[in-house]
Amino acid sequence: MEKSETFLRGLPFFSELDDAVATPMLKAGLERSHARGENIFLQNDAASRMFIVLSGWVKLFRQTPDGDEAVLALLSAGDMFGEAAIFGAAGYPFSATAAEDAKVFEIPGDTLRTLAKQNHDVMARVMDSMSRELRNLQMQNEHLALMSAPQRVGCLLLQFSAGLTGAGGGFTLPYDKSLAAARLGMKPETFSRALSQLKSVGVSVDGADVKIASFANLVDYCCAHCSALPGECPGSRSEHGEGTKHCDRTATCPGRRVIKITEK
Amino acid sequence: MEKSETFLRGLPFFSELDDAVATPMLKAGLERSHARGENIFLQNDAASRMFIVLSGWVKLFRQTPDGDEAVLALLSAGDMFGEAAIFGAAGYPFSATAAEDAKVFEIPGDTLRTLAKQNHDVMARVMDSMSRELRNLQMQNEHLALMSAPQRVGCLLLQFSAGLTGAGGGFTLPYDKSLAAARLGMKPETFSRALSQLKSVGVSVDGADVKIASFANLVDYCCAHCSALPGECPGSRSEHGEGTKHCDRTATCPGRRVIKITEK
DNA sequence: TCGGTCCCTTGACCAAAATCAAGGCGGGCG
DNA sequence: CGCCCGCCTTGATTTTGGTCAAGGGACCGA
Repeated sequence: MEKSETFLRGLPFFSELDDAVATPMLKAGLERSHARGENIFLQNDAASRMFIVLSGWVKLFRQTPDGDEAVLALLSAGDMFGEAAIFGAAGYPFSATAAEDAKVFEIPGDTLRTLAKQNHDVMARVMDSMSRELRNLQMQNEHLALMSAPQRVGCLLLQFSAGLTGAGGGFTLPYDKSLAAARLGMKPETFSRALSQLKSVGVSVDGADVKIASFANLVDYCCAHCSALPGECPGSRSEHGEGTKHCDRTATCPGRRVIKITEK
Repeated sequence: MEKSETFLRGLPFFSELDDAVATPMLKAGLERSHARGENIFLQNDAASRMFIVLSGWVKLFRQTPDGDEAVLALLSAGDMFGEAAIFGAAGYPFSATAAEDAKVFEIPGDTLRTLAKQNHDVMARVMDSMSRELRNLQMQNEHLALMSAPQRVGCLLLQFSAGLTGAGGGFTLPYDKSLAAARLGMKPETFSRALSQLKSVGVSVDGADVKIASFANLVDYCCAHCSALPGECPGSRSEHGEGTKHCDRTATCPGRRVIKITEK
């Protein structure tokens, strides 16, 4: 068993499937490398395959007739994409390219459809993934509509630092700042300026290295404007103890969960 | 068979299901009326039911700790919601309220899950609906990120006029302007001003009555900044002949479909 | 009929982000 | 080594949309 197969079997998608289904799916699949900037597929292409990122970064985006592009997601190891298009009617609703050198695992749509018909769990896993995507897009919409540029940047930084423990910490940005800017729906200049504005809440930046003095401070700055609960927020860290919680605003926001809506 | 059952059976969701499945689903369901402003469920509620709008308008939205709200969708007769949450792990990722007096049909999650396990088609129909929702959210994201306020408003008007034939036409806004504004991620004042800016492309407004002199003009104004193809754009009208196409930019946009991406 | 409320519009002003333009830094390559 | 190119930053300016405030008009209930 090669190492990427081990990796794939460890993902929630496969680990909860019977070997009887998982094995043929992995057998039918194909590993492929893409250099930075290479296209994996284009918007409106016939949806023939589902993908799982093995390494690197993949950008999903839509491009308008006049050349602008909207970045829908940046995916890294373990993320799945294209599965909705396999089960929907039309082609891929977005283009995919390697944002950094990337390896992806491709599973033919036919295989997936056939197995899904045989085994209810496959369908369930795919739906699970789609409902996660829905949630992410809904959050992204909310962010675009309600949060300022520095707040969105702060939120992204918290997501990057989700694995860190302690009251503060540092990490290195995994991809270009201009890409991050596009991902957040802003221009590179705005991203740059937003970063410097975050200095006042304890964020210091040197090149691609970011240091956050206090996660709690940054959470205060960003998360009051976002409706995500700890569970749905990728920047969340509710699993850790004291002073290390992102977006766990049950504490900081008394009104949390008790959504008051004027009846009538 | 009451009239709402007839209506439901006519929807794509039911019409493509066996009676053996459709009938118990309709039997298990329940029709309920909600007055304008009434909540149907709140964000984070346990996802116990799936809904189909029978009449009126339903608003799906997310509310932040500091009181702002982001409108994810406004749904009318035939639209489905809450189905993703039934099959996902967590609660509803948004709140739902009646934006205008509304009747909805509720199907218990248990029923849905049970039938979906028995019949593969049920699952397929749900996935179909989810992939449509994904596409809509992706488009909404793109619009928020790339289009100006007047362009977004123009796009909405085109969607409302999707049923109209001819080179131009008029219609009445189905819900409040301030609601439309929220749906588009802008303030009521901005919406109002955007409408008046659209005068220059042949849109005239009197109260809730809107007249569009030339759909083609409005399409030119809006659709160049949107990546939707006729099929995915609700404002599209590719099924009609000459001069009545919305968003069918295969004609107006030569670069259409030929997405040029600099390799490397 | 008279208020009153809600929704919408308009104007003046302000803040945020895009745009335009210039320059710096670093990495890769000749 | 030195040059060039891509990426990032910074400054000046413009544009866009948000904010605040005032007023009009339709609808509703007393």
